[in-house]
Amino acid sequence: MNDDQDPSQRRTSIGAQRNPASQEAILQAATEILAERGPGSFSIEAVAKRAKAGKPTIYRWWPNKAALLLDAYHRQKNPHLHGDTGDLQRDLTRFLMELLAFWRRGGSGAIFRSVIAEAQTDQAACEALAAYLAERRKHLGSQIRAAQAREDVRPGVNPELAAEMLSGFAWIRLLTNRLEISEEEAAEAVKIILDGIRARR
Amino acid sequence: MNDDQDPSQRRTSIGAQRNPASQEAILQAATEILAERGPGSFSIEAVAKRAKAGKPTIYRWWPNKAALLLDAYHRQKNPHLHGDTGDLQRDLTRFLMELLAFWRRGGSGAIFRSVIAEAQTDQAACEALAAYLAERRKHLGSQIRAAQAREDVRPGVNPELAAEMLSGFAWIRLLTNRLEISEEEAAEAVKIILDGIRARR
Amino acid sequence: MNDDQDPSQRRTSIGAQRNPASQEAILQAATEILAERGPGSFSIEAVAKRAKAGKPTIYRWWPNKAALLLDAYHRQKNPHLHGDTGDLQRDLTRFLMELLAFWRRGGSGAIFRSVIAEAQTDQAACEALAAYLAERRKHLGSQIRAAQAREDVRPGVNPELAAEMLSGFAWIRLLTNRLEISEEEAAEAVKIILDGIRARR
Amino acid sequence: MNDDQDPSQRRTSIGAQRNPASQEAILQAATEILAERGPGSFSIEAVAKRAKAGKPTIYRWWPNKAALLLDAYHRQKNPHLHGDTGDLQRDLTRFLMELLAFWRRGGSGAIFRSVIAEAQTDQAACEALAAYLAERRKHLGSQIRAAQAREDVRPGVNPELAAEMLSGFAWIRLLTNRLEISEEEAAEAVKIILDGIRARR
DNA sequence: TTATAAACGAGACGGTACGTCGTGTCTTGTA
DNA sequence: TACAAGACACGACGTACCGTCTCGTTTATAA
Repeated sequence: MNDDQDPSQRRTSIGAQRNPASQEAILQAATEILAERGPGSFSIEAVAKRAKAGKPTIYRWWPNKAALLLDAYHRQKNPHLHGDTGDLQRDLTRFLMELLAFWRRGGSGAIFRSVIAEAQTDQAACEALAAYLAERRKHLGSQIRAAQAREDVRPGVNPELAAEMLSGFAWIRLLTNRLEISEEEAAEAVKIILDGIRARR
Repeated sequence: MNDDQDPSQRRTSIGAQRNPASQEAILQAATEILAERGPGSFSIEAVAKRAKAGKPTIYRWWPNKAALLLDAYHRQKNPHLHGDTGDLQRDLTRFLMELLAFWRRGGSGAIFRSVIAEAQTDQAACEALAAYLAERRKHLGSQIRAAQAREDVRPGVNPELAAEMLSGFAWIRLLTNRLEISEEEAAEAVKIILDGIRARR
Repeated sequence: MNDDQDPSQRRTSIGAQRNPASQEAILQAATEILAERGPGSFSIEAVAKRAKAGKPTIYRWWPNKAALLLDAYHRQKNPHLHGDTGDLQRDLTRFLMELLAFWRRGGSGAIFRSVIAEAQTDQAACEALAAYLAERRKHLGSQIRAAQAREDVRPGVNPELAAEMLSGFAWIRLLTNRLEISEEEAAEAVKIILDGIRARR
Repeated sequence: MNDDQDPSQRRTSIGAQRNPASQEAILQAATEILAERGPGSFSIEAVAKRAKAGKPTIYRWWPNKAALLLDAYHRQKNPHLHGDTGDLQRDLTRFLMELLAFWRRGGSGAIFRSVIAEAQTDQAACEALAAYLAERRKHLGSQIRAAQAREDVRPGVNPELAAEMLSGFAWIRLLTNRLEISEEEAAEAVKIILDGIRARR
């Protein structure tokens, strides 16, 4: 996938246009570094060295570290609520478990943690993250809205707010390094959102 | 607020023991920097300079940046679920709004964002944050458990999981810089946790 | 003498190669600091600040403080035994006086003292100094050897040893801050080496 | 010689007077550090720790690092020109060899190198060193003067200057870490001072 | 006989400098 | 004009010592 090994056949310019091989190698290197050595070892410098790219090439195409991270995160195939089995509890539980599993796998969890961390320092990164989150919230929300349409969800509720609640639970697990979750626990968490905790008398 | 300005009466050692004045000045400086210039400008170097302390003095008492940040965060008076008005919906809504307001106020939100960011990079910081979160989760959870005892909450529910769900919602708002929340929205969020979103037929 | 003051026209990289302007500014700054504030105030940090250079730039090109000092010392025009007036006594006396005068002037004495001091602490510096000294010894020695060739110097003597003797005298004056020397005293010192002190009966 | 091992019987104050055991332990520690780890590892901090003494105790009795070093150097038994065998060449050669051997042995060479290095940085140290050197010069000079009295040395010669010449040779060897010297080389060096290098026709 | 005064160990203090790392900008020569 | 390479100014990192300070303890001497 990356041809870093061959010293004689180095990658170079393909003229006055963006070289996709460089872009690919950079994102690949970023992903690998995150996956292998964790967020603490991630730096533009390290990415450039690993990708055998010049630093300016990176800065030419990504304005800052966060943009590169978000881009790298996007390349990973993000799990969706592809359910609609009719059983909302089961669908959401599966979604939650797949999301955490996705974050555990490869380096995608590390990448996303880095994105969030970077966003706390960098204003632009924060906005990019918020935009990404809004998009995801809308996506998951629309699926809940679909459930609402088929009267699996109460008419009054704000689907995006519910989506945000579920996301928040996932985030807090990611950010405190507690991604392992049993099916029971995931189901229990989903049940809170679906059924609430209030006693009915 | 801080009386560091007096040049003649500088702070010095009080013997072979920790000088509380230094400790205080350092935490104060850390808090002020976060509040005034934001997480991006926070550095041990800046804290030392502002607190008129030597860098080694900081490293002597706090092993890393995250420890200092967490310590500074602890000094802020954290809102609790001091409710028990009998109306759980109202108590939790008030708690949620107070928490976000607390984070908006002063620099405490900036501090906590920095802690979380730091925890993504530094292993030790991550553990410290997880420990702190566990404590908070237990605290909030115990209050939900009390509600369970007086049969306001269903018996099968895991109170700490519910607490984590609420915390996650707050975190995601903090981390994406969306701390402003209306009473209605807060109430709606709490309602999701209390009553769930599932339609009952 | 240095035009570093202009803020808009700062010195920057000239590509993937050493920038001679930086090199020059650094050596200049080092020399000035030694000359103006003495060896005690010399530090890489101070040099970097004065030269408006980054510390890493200094460490990139000079492995340690001593290397920088020796380099700065080399830039000063070192007096040579340019004599050969036929009168060896006069030539050596003049050389000795010029050497001490050279050390008195500007900062070159301070620089060389710093080099020697550094060499006592740092192994690499010691070797560098020894190499430099060997070169100088050989140089001065070869001139004495020339005198030997024209039979001004006894055939049996080791010219480099005599050179070292003269250097040692100069060093001990430098290191104990007694660089002022009268023509008579210099002549007397040289006479010891030329004629010895033993009575002949 | 030092009782650092016994944990229960630590050294403490003996009332309002200087504790000779502390003084001894400090000098001993200083000497050992120089001897074992070299001038680069010498620091007041290290001496205090090794001597199990407090830093103020050191600073109470020695105004600066150089004073401590000089004191430690004085404790070593310095070789003298104890000759007067009638053969000045032999006496001076033996003195020179003993001096270099003395510096090679134990840590005394390292100590003296440190003293000289310190003197290049610290004004007070420089004066102390100059005073010490003057004393030594006078001492060695007076012995040459004695030779002068018995007409082994020419009447016009300044004995102290000759002494300084010999010292300079020794210093330059010490400072460039070339203390090993053969009997022949030493004799040759001494011969330069005794007989000079000028050819006599 | 007691109180004082000074020296002791310990170690924290405000600092300075160290040598390393990463940032984002710049310029080179090559394709 | 994009590229790999890497130098540049900048500034934070965490560490080592500096020389000063105060603590609580110990003990010889003065009152």
